[in-house]
Amino acid sequence: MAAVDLTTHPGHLARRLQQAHHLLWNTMVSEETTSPQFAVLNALVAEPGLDQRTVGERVGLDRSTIAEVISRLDRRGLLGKVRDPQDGRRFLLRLTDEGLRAHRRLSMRAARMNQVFLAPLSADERTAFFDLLRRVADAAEGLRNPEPSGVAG
Amino acid sequence: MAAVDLTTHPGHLARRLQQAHHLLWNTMVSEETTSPQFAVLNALVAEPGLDQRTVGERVGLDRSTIAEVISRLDRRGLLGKVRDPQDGRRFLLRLTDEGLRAHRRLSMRAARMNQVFLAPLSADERTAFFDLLRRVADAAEGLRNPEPSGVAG
DNA sequence: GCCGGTTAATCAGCGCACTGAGTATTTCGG
DNA sequence: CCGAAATACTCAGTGCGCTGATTAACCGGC
Repeated sequence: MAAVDLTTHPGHLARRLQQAHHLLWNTMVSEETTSPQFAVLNALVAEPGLDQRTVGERVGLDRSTIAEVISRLDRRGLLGKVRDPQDGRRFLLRLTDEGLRAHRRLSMRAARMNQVFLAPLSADERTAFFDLLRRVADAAEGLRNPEPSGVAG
Repeated sequence: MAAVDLTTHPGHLARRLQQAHHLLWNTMVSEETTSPQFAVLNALVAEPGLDQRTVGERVGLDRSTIAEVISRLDRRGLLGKVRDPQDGRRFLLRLTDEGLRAHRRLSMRAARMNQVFLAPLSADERTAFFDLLRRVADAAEGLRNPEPSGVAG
């Protein structure tokens, strides 16, 4: 009766999109290294020596999740953790040679996968796709950390 | 060095979008009933008496996940499971009165939440947003179940 | 030097999401 | 009617993602 059309619910679409992506990633990129794990490798290629919390911030993962992801990458020898001598609470993270090789290999495969994933869209539509997703995600993330509401001091 | 820009990776954006949505759902719709749970309630409002597997198909969840979601809704008394007398393998699912009430309440709140979630987009952009997400998700899901490739059989 | 507040990381607990293996039931072929 | 294939569901195992509580380390004030 009063049932709703879920295809007009952005959350439902976002979940389906992510599931579809996960499946494609698994078949076209890697069965061992997941997309969030790749995001962490990528962050450490861009900025070696980051601590755990900051990596989480860069890739959008909370403290608990980033800890698990990093411990898996650590177990597999793709990165190394060392205590920050300046601050004993922190671990400084750095990719190993194998981690760097993995990142290179996965980057190329991920690029190919993205082509397949976005194949149904024209070039203009891809631009719009990125723009719309980014704007909605950014705005919703902004609701979480409300800026002091008054930059005009 | 060779680090990639994750904002051009649809999978990364999809994950961020879903996380942002989850957060907003939690604060604006319900802390007890998740968005996938609502999708199940909605499917059973539209088609009472479905079996577990078919519900999963409708909302896009695999056999294991749908089993857990349904068992939680069952424990909370929002739906009832009865063995299909015609086929002893199936459970027929039906919302309880409380399940129907929950669906009504959540529908209204979800509609309000969607307004907030999509606030950064104009009406035209929302249409484009839905269209682009649907097309990409549909296409990627299609890669999983390859149609017999030749309807003209 | 010590106290209190803050911060980085861990741990416990919940929920979503998948695969692969196993069980019970139905259905189809002989 | 019986055995084999198919089907619905369950269970074990892995991984992402969150919150709340805890622990260890830092940092400011006194």
